[in-house]
Amino acid sequence: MNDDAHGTAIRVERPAKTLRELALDKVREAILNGYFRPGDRLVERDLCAQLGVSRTIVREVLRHLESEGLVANLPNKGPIVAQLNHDEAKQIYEIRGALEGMAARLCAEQRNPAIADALDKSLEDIRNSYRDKDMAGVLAHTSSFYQTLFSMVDRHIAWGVVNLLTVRINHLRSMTIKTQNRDVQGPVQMARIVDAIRRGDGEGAFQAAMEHVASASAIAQAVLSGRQPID
Amino acid sequence: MNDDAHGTAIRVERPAKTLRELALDKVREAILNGYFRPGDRLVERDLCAQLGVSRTIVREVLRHLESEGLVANLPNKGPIVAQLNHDEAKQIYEIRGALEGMAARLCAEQRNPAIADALDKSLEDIRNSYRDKDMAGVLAHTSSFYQTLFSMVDRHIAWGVVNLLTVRINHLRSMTIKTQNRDVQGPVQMARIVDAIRRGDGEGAFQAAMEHVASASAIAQAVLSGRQPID
DNA sequence: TACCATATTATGGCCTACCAAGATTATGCA
DNA sequence: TGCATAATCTTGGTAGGCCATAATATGGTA
Repeated sequence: MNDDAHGTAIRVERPAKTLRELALDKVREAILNGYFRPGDRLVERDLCAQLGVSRTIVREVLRHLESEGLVANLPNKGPIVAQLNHDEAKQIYEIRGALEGMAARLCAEQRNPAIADALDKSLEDIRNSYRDKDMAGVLAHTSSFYQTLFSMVDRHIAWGVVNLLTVRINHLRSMTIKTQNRDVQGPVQMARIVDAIRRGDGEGAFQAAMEHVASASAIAQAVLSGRQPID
Repeated sequence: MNDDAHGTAIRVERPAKTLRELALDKVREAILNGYFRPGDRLVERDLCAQLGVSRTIVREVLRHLESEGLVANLPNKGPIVAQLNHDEAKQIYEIRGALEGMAARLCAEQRNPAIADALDKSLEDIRNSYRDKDMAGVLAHTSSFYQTLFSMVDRHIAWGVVNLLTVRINHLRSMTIKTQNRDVQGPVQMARIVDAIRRGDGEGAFQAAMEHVASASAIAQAVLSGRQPID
């Protein structure tokens, strides 16, 4: 009478998120959406009150965010929201370039048409989101595009790394996609990746992925320099 | 009468490691050196007793190790020492290849003789450690070789990523270096990286770094497959 | 008034003790 | 023997307290 006897098709979605995970998501979200600004102190007891959880939880959450790079711990001062400078942002984009390029190359070498089809699907979603001015959708579908790139060749660890780094440049991402022409340029560059993959052109896919990240990085640097060609 | 008035030359070494950091190091070390084996349960209260610290600390440490990938948390069961399978090990080596290749290329393009000199220094240390059969030394100096590679071009984030991934394959590393001929092959391959860097040959440095990691990966796979050509 | 020494406060690091709920293992009875 | 119930183990989570240190306020004196 257990699940195994009947398969797991209707297995209930485990609502079993622990309180800690809930709190983690809340705080991370609060940092990402700017409720907590870079440099803000994150006082344990205040967070307890705001989240309605105990210090134990808050401390674990802060440690976790620290290892994600979203929170920095000053000795004898306590945790603050980490600030990202030009150079670190550049490094993160560079790493993404290397890993996404790698994944793109592997996808191309796989010679499996289903990969390009799946990517096209995400690309279409991105175009639609741009058309609807749904910027949250653009971000989500862009992530999903890259997730597909990695998961189609079973590179979940690299995807984890990229994902981890990406949260740290989240605010930059949401700015770059609002940039002049990015609604056209972005998808065009991504389409080049898909084309190369469909052709089985590993080197081309690698290059196209690198270029896409490089241009995002360039925009991010411009944004960080203050002269924001935005909106 | 403060330090600033007299410079910081005699500044006391800050012993200010928190208990949590100490405990973290202990447990990580215990996992790396095999005191805790993959699959072992890590019972909070047992760890409290063994470490002599409170649950607060132990919980934070376990969470931290979880985010490092050294510990896995089974729902409704609790934390165990993570086990690494073939495929994940392969993925980690692959990522290292991409990032170390990238760093090697950047070093070459820097055209700064000091870089190759520093790397040669580490290489010499590695050779000496091999000669003295000091395997811990080999590992340490190999790390330092790669750290130099990254830090010389100010890529501390990529270095962090590599470092994080490396702890997870630590036991494999200590096995690969004991492999037949690795005492010769390893340094030779690394010397090729240094040579390419000294020549300013970015592509060559990239390739040499990739090959070095690839051969380590191949050995690791052989080790994992049981047929260990060891010692 | 200027300055220094002494509270006070804020905060992180750390601890003990406790409870609830789910999983596992013993136990005891039919 | 087989099954239901109870005891136990362990994590998730809470409450509250202690101590050390750093920053800040306070107050008294030259």
